[in-house]
Amino acid sequence: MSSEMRDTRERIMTATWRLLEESGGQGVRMADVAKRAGVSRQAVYLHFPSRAELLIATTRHIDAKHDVDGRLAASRGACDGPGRLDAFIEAWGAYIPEIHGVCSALLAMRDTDAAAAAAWDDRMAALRDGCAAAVRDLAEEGHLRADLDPDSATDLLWTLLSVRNWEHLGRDCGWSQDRYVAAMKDLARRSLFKG
Amino acid sequence: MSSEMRDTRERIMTATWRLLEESGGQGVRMADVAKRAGVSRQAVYLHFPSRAELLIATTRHIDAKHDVDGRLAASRGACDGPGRLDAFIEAWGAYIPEIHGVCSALLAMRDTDAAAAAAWDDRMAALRDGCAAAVRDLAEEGHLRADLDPDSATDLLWTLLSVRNWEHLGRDCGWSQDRYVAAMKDLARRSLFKG
DNA sequence: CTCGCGCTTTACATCGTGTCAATTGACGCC
DNA sequence: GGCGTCAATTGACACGATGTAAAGCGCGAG
Repeated sequence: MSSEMRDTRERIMTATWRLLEESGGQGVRMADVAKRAGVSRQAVYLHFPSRAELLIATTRHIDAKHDVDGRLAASRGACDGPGRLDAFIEAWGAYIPEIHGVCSALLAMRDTDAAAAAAWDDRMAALRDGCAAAVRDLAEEGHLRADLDPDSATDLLWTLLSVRNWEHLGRDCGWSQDRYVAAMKDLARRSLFKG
Repeated sequence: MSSEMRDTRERIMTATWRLLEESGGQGVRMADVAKRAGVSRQAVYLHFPSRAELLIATTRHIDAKHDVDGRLAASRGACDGPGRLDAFIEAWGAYIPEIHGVCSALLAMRDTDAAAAAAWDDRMAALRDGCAAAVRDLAEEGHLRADLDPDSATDLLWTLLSVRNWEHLGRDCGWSQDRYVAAMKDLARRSLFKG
């Protein structure tokens, strides 16, 4: 039955996800995934041609389950530009912890695997789009610093919100999630706002 | 002769350095290093017990050649706190490109090799010390935001100046080195300064 | 009953790291 | 001049992870 097959495929992705979540994204081998999913190592290769593709598919799977696009888009519902920026940062900040394991594994492959690099860049391009939209709102309402063009402002916000910065503040500085979000909102305001 | 041996050791580290510089930190194998240094692969293991140790030693070697500590310390010569902060950011910013190849390789091993992780953390701790010193100067002269304790301010500055952010702005956003330094100075002022 | 198909099992190729042992060759010393 | 020392070479090999290949098993559908 085809649903059996889809079931196995999903079980493998879920196993990947959980394992990466538990390990923080490191040291998860194909054999580990297989064992956790309750299938043979070869069965994994029956559904995904390579480790990179497995990670990429898992990322998309999580995205779909969590409705990322919906959540990020919802952040655009706030009434004014500054409110939308805050909502965007909150939505993204809440999302990072959920995908961090897979992100971390994908990032580790970025250097060696072209497909992984492309998938990652694609993801980051989506985040940048969100940043650009937030910046555009600010600019339209006259909140953006006069000496900052929209592209530069987008680059800055994009950089501030990078997964690496979340890792650094959380893991290396020991900041809580709430503190991270609050700091990012504050930092974004200070670096982008007029006055 | 012992100087012969030191010579080989240095040649290996220099080869490592150059190769990592050229490749941006990826895809440099022990065999590549050996070939570039003009020795056999085994000779590399005669001088360095593992790839991680080779990278660590190479980092220290570059540090010594470039007198990092001296340059970072010299940034403390500026007359006032804000000037010292700027000088510190300039010194660090000028240093990153020179060590980036090795840093990148070391970072890639951070997840899998405990020694590499420790070496990296050590390096970053040194950077944090510099940040803390800059923040202390600001605080003493009353420039630091009142709602920001020195530790948090240090964490923020430390995060802003991370190698990952340099990579992101340079590689992913296409910013020039000068633009990076200027933006970091601006960002640091905006996020740490009173008023 | 038997065919198709998802999955298992076993075996193997590849690549990079790291280890081991035998050998070479230059240098200083008695 | 012979000798030991020691850096370096050579070639072989173990290991762990990814990925490939092929034969076989079990179960449901026709």
